[in-house]
Amino acid sequence: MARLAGVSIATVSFVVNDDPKAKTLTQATRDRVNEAVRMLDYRPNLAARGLRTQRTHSIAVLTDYLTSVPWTNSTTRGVQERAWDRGYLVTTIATGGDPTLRKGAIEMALARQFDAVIVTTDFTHEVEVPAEFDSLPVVMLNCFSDDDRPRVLPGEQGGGKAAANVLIEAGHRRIGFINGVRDTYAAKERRLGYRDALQEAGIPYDRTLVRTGNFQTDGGYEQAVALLDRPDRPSGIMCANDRMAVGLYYAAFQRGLRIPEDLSVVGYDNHLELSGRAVPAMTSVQLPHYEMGMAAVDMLLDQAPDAPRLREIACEPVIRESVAPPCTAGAGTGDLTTATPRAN
Amino acid sequence: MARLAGVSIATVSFVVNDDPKAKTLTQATRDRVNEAVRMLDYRPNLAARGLRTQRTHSIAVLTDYLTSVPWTNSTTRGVQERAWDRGYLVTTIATGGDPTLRKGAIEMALARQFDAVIVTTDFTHEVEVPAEFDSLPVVMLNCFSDDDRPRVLPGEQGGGKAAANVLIEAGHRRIGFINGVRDTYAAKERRLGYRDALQEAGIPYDRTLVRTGNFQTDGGYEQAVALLDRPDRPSGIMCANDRMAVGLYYAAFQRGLRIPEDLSVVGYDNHLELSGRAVPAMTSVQLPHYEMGMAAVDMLLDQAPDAPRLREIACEPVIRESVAPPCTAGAGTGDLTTATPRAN
DNA sequence: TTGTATGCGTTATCAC
DNA sequence: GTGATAACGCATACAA
Repeated sequence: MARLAGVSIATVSFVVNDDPKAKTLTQATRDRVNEAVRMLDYRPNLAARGLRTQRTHSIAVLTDYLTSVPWTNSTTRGVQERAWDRGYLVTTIATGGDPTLRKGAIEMALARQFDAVIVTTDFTHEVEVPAEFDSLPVVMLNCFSDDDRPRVLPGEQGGGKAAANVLIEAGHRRIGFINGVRDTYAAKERRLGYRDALQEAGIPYDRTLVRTGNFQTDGGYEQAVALLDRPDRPSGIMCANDRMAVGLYYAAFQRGLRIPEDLSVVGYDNHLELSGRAVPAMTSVQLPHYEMGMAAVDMLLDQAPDAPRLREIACEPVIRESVAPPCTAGAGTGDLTTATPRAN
Repeated sequence: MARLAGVSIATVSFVVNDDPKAKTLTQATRDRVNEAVRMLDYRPNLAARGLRTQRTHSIAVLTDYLTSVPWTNSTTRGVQERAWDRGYLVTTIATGGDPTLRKGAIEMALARQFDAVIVTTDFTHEVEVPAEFDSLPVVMLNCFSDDDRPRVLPGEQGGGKAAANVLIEAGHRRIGFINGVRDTYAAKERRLGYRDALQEAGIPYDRTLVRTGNFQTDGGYEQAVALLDRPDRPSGIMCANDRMAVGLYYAAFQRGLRIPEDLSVVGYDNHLELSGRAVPAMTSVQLPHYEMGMAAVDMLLDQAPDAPRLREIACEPVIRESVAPPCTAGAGTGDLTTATPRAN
């Protein structure tokens, strides 16, 4: 060991941890230790340390599916980076929804002496947290439990409102909404936001303008058709996700409607492969996956008894080229209330 | 401890590990131990065990970027599932390309006593493996080092050949190729495959039919224009990725060419959001990310001294609707050599 | 058939 | 100012 090399003893512990007691050491011995450390390129064995201190400085992320949704990575990145900054290592365990695997994952997490657990999901929904975790700090990331555990969620209502406001501020008054599947957290909240925005702008809520899609391109297309083929079609439409907005693009093009001249469109999710690359590039609302990941770690590590048990992170619109002022009967209005541009 | 509870001693160790020596125990004592285990819901402390046995049964995955490329997740999933099956837990460490972070990640990995390391990247390229890892088994996943470490790679040459063969088997003889950026592993290998396929089919290699794109939609569009505006335009075109193939779709539509009636298209990557949802759905080549992940774990854990140091996993085409027999001068040929359908 | 003792690499409590 | 030494929770060689 380094002890033999440096000809000293567990003084090593003081200096490698720069313990307050290390201050009481001769500069000489400290140097001697550091030298030895470098010579043997010694690294403290964190397993042993964990055994002794009962803190492993590692946290587990329990997720059901590791799907192909691209933003899973943003979440993970947020969690890892913040954890890293705070001296923690994170291990992601995907259970694939299989109950057996899930059971195994839980055993594993417990046996491995993680200090804390983050439970997370691809899309916001309720999740049952196994009782075995009651001994550990847990925070829910993008999901929630029925027993009010600490959780971080996207501010979907605000996001829905922001999406509608992009259109309202561009001058639109007849605004359609193609929503996602009905009993989804996202769909419910986004609709509330849409309603709020209209209300604040003094625009009456017309329920025939809000349609229920399926979060897929084809459903977006179908609902778009229903909206666009009305004699009094809306001048702007927001969709509850980018995939449906792509369906809306198809339907619009098919009818010879130009975006944004004849129809303004706002998507949701800021799915770069879609909204970012659409022609014209689509204004969309960004879910704060990265920030949510960081917030979850902070919440986990700072868990004060009286801290708020819910942290909502705002969803901000990213402005591209799919929104313009409405053209009242053929010609543009020349209205300059376009929303301000923004980095993508 | 469980020992006190069961009124026995380190016999516990035998039964929880079902050691051969556990066979020599009375059924009674074994029952007693198991009972106690259940009562206290005891779990062996894996950190302590690792300390004792010098094997933590955990492997680290070192990756540079956790980008938004959707298939990162497939790779991770392959690694995790196979590792899990073999009793290992995997921790992914993303360094984000930052050298400082990278250095820290290496220290971390070493200090945490991982048994082995997988180094991986988003797209196939050479990577420098830090000397610190020389003490650990390492396998390269989707990347390679200059010192011939064990590695698993996608069979890109075979993939390129397969893509070209889809067109050849449909009856095409003039086949364009929009390749990706030139000095990329993927671009080089795929072109070789393209060349092989033509050669075997006895089709002369026409260098003016192979164009260098940039792996992006716009580049695909540009090169497609160059190919489609020739008087002797090819009847089928393969692209080195799906994004460029989308650009090709645009260019074709713009010229009133129908896919697949007037032009057959084959993509690459099987990027579901693109090839899977294009209209018409695009035939593409699937990279075996999931299988590669599993193979990497196997290679790591079975490392025999004389084992092959390279494992290539085949890239298979997934057939959709973008390929048909060429129409010779206006009308279809009626040729029935269409490739067989396949699950997506 | 079962119990005892020792060490894995740390940290922490005391002596010196 | 610094060095012994006892845990932490386990595995294992050896004694009983």
